[in-house]
Amino acid sequence: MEFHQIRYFVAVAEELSVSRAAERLHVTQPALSRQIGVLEGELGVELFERIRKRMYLSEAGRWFLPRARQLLCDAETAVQQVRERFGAARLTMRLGFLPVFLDDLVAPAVREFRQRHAGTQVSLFELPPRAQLDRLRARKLDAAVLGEEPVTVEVETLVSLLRDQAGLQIPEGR
Amino acid sequence: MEFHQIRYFVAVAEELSVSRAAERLHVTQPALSRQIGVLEGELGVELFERIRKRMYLSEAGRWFLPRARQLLCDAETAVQQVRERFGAARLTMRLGFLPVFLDDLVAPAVREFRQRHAGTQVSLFELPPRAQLDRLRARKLDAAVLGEEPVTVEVETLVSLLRDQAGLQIPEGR
DNA sequence: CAGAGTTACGCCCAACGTAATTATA
DNA sequence: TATAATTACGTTGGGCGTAACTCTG
Repeated sequence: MEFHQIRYFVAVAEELSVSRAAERLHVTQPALSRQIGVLEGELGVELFERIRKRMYLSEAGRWFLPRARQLLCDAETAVQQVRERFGAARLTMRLGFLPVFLDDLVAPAVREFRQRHAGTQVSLFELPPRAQLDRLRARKLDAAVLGEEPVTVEVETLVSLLRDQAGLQIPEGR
Repeated sequence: MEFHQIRYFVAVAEELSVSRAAERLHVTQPALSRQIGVLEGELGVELFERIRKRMYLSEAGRWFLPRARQLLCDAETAVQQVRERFGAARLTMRLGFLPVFLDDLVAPAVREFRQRHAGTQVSLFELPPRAQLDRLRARKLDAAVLGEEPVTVEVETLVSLLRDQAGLQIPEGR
């Protein structure tokens, strides 16, 4: 059993729908469906009753849900506290973006970034392209996702840029 | 942060030695060393002080250790209880083996098997090859790892056999 | 036939192991 | 020189996404 499976279970339990939970978690429906299956297999217990393509919590699922939430909460708390007590000073990454790119580009990049650079914080600013450029030049943003017509910044590019150092700027040409 | 990293951290913290912990966990020293590093990176905190090739718990490590143990314990308890309360009747897998094969063959196979078939239990019997065959025929064992001279049963074969169904027997020819 | 869940299949990265490197007693 | 930790590097299995399938309203 791994934490991501617990998170997946809680999301599906809350939405009572694999599709909606998948959307919320930014994964595809089949991936989510399979992980739920793997978890149930590992527990040897059905957490949901599937009746006519709908999901309902089973008795076991209802019993497990609060424990699952508790585990996630405890883990998160422990991590937060060890950071606050013993971690280095927090850096803040100020990132401008256009709403269009939020789901496909910004969200995954930010998630990856926060995983890799735990000591940092990310602030997001929804701004039109021109404003982003202005603020980049004025050093009020550390990075920007703009790209007017064809999408020019690949996820991997962004991620590797973010990865290197808070304070990087994406070249203006793109 | 994932559960296996927490387990790794606790093991190293208890042994105060990556080598010994690696042996205990049946992984190699570098693998363990790196995962500890990954965890520290994710927390943004050094859990150990490395002085002159020796490991000592840092202040952060001492603070984190009891939380880590608690997380593992809570997770294990939740899993156990959901199995006991809602799981199907437990099957027992009776597996004969020769000591030679314990580390390389039996241990990983059993671990994988228990992960995949959570509702089952595995009982191990150290027996000489002849006795294993006798008991297989008498249905007192469900599977056996024998192979006198050249090792004849590959790990993957065993795992896939175990995987299919408790109650399988490994063909006698092997 | 539109929508929801599962199964099939191929890809890719994260974790692994082997080998080389560094440092200590 | 033996031992213990880390770094380098190639390999692989688990998780993901796309596509195909099944079932329901």
